[in-house]
Amino acid sequence: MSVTFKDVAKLAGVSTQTVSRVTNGADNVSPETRERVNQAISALGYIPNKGAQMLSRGKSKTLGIVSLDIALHGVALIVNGVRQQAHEKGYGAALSIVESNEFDRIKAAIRELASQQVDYIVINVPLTQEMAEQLVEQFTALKFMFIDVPESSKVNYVCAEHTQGAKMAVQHLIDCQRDEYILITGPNASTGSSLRLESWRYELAQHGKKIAASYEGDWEAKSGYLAIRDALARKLAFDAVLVANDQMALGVLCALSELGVSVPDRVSVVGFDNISDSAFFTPPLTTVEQDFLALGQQAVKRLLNSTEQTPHSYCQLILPTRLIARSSTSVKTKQGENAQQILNHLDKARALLQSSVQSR
Amino acid sequence: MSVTFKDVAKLAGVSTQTVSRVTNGADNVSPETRERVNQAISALGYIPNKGAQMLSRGKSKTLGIVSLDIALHGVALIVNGVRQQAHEKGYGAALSIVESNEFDRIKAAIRELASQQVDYIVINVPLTQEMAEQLVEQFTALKFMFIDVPESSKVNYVCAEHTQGAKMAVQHLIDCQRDEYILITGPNASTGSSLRLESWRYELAQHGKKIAASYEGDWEAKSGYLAIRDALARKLAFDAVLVANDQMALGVLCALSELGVSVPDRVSVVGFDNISDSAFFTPPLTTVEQDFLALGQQAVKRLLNSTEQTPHSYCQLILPTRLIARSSTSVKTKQGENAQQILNHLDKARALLQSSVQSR
DNA sequence: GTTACAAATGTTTTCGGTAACATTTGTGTT
DNA sequence: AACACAAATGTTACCGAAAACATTTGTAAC
Repeated sequence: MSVTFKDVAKLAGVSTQTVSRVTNGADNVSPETRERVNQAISALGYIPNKGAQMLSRGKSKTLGIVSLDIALHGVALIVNGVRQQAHEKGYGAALSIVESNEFDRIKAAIRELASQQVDYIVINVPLTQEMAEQLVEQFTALKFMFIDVPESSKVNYVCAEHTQGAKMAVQHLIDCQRDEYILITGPNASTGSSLRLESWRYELAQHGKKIAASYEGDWEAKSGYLAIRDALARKLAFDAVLVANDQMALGVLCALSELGVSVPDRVSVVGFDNISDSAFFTPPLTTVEQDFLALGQQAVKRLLNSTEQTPHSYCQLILPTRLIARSSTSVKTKQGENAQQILNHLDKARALLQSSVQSR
Repeated sequence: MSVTFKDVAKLAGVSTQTVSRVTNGADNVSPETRERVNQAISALGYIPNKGAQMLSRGKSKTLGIVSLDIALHGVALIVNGVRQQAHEKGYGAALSIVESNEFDRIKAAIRELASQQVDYIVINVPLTQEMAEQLVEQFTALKFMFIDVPESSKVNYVCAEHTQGAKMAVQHLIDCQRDEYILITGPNASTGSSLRLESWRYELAQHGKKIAASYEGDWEAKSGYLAIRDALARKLAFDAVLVANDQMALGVLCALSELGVSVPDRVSVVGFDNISDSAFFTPPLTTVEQDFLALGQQAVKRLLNSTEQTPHSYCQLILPTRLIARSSTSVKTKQGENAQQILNHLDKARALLQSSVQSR
């Protein structure tokens, strides 16, 4: 059927073991033999059989990723980070996607990866602390790294600084003299979203600010849009919106703009993530940056390092977030001058148009 | 080390072959034996070794995907479609990502997948016709399906109706009485982008319309933004922008809005893709929809079917695109009333705000 | 010219599962 | 009772590569 060592060996006039030595870069092969074997390999178009390699080597130099749907931008970036770092360390990456964080699905995905003899597993799915610990106990042959999982002293994890990031968002809005807040979270199952919500609530309470309403979204722009439409239909009073990601914030901006509510003046909006699009929203979105790529990279780096460390010491890394202030937030000005402001803005824009343009 | 058939067989008091029969669901095993084996399997936490299975079975029931970076939204959706359909047909999916469409990288990726004994390969990377045909010739043991590759009678492919979609976009702008166009494409290497550009040019020429400028973007919002900043800085005259994807169109909208150019009145903008966000841009974006998910699904469906067909008949499927008209395009009104329009809009919006809100 | 030893290469066994073939057991038929 | 035959189970060989071990060859040392 396919070309194997035997064929290569026959053509090169050597034993299969010599072929193996060449492909694995052993040093005890004479240059001429090596050359002859390499020629035979390319002449026949030999491709190694990974199954056979796995079987005889026992290990696969592969890292498994269990992840949510990669259609979510942040998730895709994390997976990219993981793949990239794995590749850098000489590991392959096998990806298994689960549609929900149902425990059985996740276990099945892990088994699937384990059957491919992966040495390490990165879990990029929101899990409870208990679930994470249980997985580590059940699959003792595997080394785990969890991304964005609640703190636990018994598992490896890397996590973004959700709490601190959410706090900065609130602090910023308070600095903008905002008093009445609408909160829009991601799905409740998401750890990151929960942490942000908790932090928003705590900080707002600390400052005695009012929460006009709280909505659960699905990370998509539409859910942000619908939340604000609802809030406006119910004539809720609010002058600030805290949103758990940038895409939902886009929906928020759209709903506010449609109904003539000026942003940032009457209502200020803060997102989360700082996706590349958010600088180009109307108005450009104030948001909290988190580095998804680094999250994935660090997960792998720490996971591979963890082997070298003393046993029963776990990696617990928290990556920083930072506030990116743009035009969707501002200190309140007096009411009723929106129209004038727009005209002013327009004049200014026209002036700008005349002058030269500096790059962003 | 790990639990194997031998361990299970010993615990269950049967031969390894019987264990194999149970795991493969053979019918000639007595219920009691089956039960005993299954208990042993779960008691020991047995996980099959895929490498060994591949080796002895010769085939892997796995489908390989060679794809561009999944951080691009459309790409991620295609990959999702492929995975989902593969899974439905009982196939696993192995993903190999290439950063560029450099031929050697792609070949390496295919070899990587071939070493995992995949039976089929879906190529989701823009290739020339020659490259595609060469791959099919070189890797005769594999069955290929190409996504978004130029027409060729010698390979399987599925493709979106780029040409027709681009034509509809132009037609729509012409209906809006637009005369001077700016074009913003994706990277030249992209087949889809090239087809759209070609179609735009052809259709505009057909109608005797002027192309004020043409820019090559990178699919990101920023490149659309910079293109328009440049066009305005150079004081180019234009009243329509054709953009090769929605994200770059976002950048276009942002640049126009910043400089006080009214959309859709003074300049109308049409995107491509209809990503879920585009309905929430300011203004909501007129765009050409393509169904990425279906593209991936059909690729797999046709690929698996192709085996059953007569040899040397190739699948050539083109999926429809359709125009989604939103508010970023309109027939021109008289100049000079922008400010008044905005005030009108504002009043209307305030009125809306008072009344009840209907859902989108 | 032996001996000692390293470099180059070959032979055998193994990994874990499955296909092909072999054997045992039980049942119905004549 | 002897036979045919199917169901249930066991035995052996094999997939492709690599580790462990074995052999040959060449060369330096005495």
